[in-house]
Amino acid sequence: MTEPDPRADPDSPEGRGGTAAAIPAAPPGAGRSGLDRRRILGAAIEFIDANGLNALTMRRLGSYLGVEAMALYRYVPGREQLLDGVVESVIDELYGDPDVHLGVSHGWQDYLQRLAHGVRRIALAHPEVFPLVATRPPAAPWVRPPLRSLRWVESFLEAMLDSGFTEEAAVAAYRAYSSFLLGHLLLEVSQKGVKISPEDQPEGVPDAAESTDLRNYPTVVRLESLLSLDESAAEFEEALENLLGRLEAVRQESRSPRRGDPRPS
Amino acid sequence: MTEPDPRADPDSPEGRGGTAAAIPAAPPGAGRSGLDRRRILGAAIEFIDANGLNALTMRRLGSYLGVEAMALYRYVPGREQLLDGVVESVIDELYGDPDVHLGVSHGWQDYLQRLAHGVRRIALAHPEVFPLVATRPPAAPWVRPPLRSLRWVESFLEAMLDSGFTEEAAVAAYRAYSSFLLGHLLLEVSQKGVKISPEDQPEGVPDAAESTDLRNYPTVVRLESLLSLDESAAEFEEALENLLGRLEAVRQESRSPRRGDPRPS
DNA sequence: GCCCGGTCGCTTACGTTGTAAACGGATCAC
DNA sequence: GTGATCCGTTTACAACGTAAGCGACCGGGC
Repeated sequence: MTEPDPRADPDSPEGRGGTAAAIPAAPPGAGRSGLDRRRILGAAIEFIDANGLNALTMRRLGSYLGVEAMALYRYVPGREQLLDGVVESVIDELYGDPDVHLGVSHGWQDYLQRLAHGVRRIALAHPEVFPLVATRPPAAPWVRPPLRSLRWVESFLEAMLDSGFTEEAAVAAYRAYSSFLLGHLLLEVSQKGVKISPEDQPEGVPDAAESTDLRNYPTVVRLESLLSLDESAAEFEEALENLLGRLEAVRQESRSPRRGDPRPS
Repeated sequence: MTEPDPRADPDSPEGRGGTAAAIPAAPPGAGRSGLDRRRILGAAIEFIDANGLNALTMRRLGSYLGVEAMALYRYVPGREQLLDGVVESVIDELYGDPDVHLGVSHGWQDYLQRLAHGVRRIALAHPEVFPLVATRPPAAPWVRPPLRSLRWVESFLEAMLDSGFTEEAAVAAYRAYSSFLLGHLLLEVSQKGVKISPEDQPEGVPDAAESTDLRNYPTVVRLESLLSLDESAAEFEEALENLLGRLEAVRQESRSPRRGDPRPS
């Protein structure tokens, strides 16, 4: 299908050696028997990736694991908590990503950049799961999507503080960063499932009645090809760089509250 | 409860005369009998706002309207499409907002600012509905959340083109703008339902076992008050202004494509 | 050896969900 | 009057999440 294009998106699943492989989930032919929470969550992720979130029911997930639905309840309190576990598992893949570090070693910008791409890799690897990451209610105001893990929040804030951000600036940075990631990635994955060409309409009228009448939206029609173009990778990069620049300005400013530096960054 | 604070958030429901009132939905005491698509969608919105999305079932919505569940199917093909209709209705409130204009009259920055605040007002007025706006799959790549209406896309693009943006820049602006809105507003509404203080735990251990152990996250604990602070309005404003500034730079640059930028991206 | 408490998946059962299909009573045109 | 049309109800069914109890295994103490 898609052979490794040198211009390929480095965060797309095809562009790497697989999805960070933090959750092998099930050694494919082996270990058939042992049910267990990790195996269930892994199977749930696979199932959602393959069939969509709506298709996931306890019964179907059970039979996907070769087991009756009720067996799952030994390891998971219920469906809601299973979804919580799925979200947690997916985010936990970050820990297995060799390109993302918990500590800041090459500067905070490097840290944020690696983290952002790590999250983006996860979002692209699990496009059907990611909206779940985005919409599950957070346990507390500071555990917000898409990071969703106190450990990452802690790591983020420490990195900022260690790099000269004030506490206020670090918190503001955290919020700006989460919003940016969430917005971009949610839109990017939601765009992935969209068909542009009608593809195959089984029968019926040959070509008319294509969704709604586009006659009243000439600009949309004229720019259709531009609008349909997928520039996600470049736009992500640009917005991320802009955000980092903005944060650097905030950092500089907050370090020398009196008088200013005429040349920020 | 909350009396009109002069520093109040101008987009919050309390800060205005009510939610743009584009959908009276049901003249409260009158017109009991006539069922009708608009009335159903209005009731669904009220119901979700009051009881949350999960609580909405066809049967419950029916009895909320004083009718059996199956009666709804005369006006709505099914539950999924009902939710689509809800999203559409909520976004349609923008048309009734006197502060938001379809055409650009005082410059594109004014246009974008009014539009952004209009959408934010909607999000805050319907915090339980907004995640739905964000996650329903778009019909086409160019109809993306949270605008979700070809008419707004058309209006947006026209505004940009009329203001000197090239086609590419207009499309890029549209994408950056949607991402920004979606990310900020989704996080803002998701934060609204979060309890900070334990509030009332019915019984049990007096104070321990508060969710997870916070002992390993000293920075989070130390910054808890900052993290819990709700600065959404100011942050929204700041990020919006930053975005507008960025777009202006793009616009300037794209007008004089040859010569010019000493700083290639 | 045997027994025995524990673990684990299965079976059965119940209330709720979305929705197809048929039904009946108004209301209307003629 | 008389049929057609509208519109809410009734009935029915498969699928859902999950509570409760069952039985087949298991490793350790006597």
